[in-house]
Amino acid sequence: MSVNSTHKDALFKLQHAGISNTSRRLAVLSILLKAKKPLNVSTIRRLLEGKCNIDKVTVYRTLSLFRKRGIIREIATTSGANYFEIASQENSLHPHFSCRNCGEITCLDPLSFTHAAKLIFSKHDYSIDHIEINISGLCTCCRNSSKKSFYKQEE
Amino acid sequence: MSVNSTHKDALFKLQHAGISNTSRRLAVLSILLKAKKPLNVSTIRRLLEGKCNIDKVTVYRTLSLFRKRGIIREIATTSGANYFEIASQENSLHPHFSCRNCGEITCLDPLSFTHAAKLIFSKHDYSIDHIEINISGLCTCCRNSSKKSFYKQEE
DNA sequence: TAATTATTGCAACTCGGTTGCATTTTTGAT
DNA sequence: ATCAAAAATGCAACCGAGTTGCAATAATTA
Ligand SMILES: [Mn+2]
Ligand SMILES: [Mn+2]
Ligand SMILES: [Zn+2]
Ligand SMILES: [Zn+2]
Repeated sequence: MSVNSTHKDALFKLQHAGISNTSRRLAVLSILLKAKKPLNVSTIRRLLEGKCNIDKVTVYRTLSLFRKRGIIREIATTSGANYFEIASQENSLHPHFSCRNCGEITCLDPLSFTHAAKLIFSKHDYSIDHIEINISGLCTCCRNSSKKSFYKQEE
Repeated sequence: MSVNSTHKDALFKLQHAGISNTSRRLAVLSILLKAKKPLNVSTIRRLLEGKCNIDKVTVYRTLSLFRKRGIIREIATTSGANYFEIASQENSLHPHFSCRNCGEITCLDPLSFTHAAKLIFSKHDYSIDHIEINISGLCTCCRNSSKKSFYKQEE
């Protein structure tokens, strides 16, 4: 995919999500579109060096906005930093493999969820220590009471 | 389960894992054994208040040791703090639900992995935003080259 | 154009987690 | 019991991820 087509794709995505296309947002989104694997903020900033002057706060705010609008997915790790990847029909929900040694995160086949589980255990080249399934949303308690909101209110 | 039986259970677990049983380790392990859901470090420390003088560094080192010996599991979240729970045959690998509002983490049925997936989507009381499958271990690259180890060497 | 609103940068901060080092406790051999 | 070696703990200082308040700038809209 050429640089130009990535740029067009980013522009379209922003427009489609009703987000005004600023230089910073286009830059961040383009990085994620070109990425072959999930990226953390420090990596995003490194890839942005030279191309675009952008404060770290802006990167966080941009990613947060993208996530709320469903443009990107956030991936939890135990390493401290969260990772981000494009969320789209072409890049549907899939398992991730993260290496305990180098910390790199690889995307696994986006097969159907149940089908993926079987594959994870059989056909792979990784030595697996640990499998984690994290589901997030609203618990029944919090769904019923709109009052207490200790955590994240927005969305 | 009585306090005494929890204490005995903790003692047994330490002994079985070849970890010398100190007062701090027993205290931390007992907290996790009594817990009904995964706990983060700040919660563990709060539950420890009064019962046992323990530095935060010691809690982290203790949990790290437990994890390396397979006594506990570490659960990643996007919220910054990691969570910990007892890992045993009785408490086998299972999905987790984390509420976007209150941040609380609930353990879901430890059904077989593939079977669980179906249930997650159908029979539940949560409103689901996001499902995440994280698998960790060693990538092929890192398995073959024992040289470069940018991340976590130990285990 | 002028007023309004949205975006960005900067500084300062919070919080989770780590590291180095000195002190205390435990272990284990004599 | 005694003493030396090793392990566990606490303390302080630190690092990195992520957030908040606010002022400055850029983009919209009237
Ligand atoms: Mn992915
Ligand atoms: Mn659990
Ligand atoms: Zn690796
Ligand atoms: Zn909740």
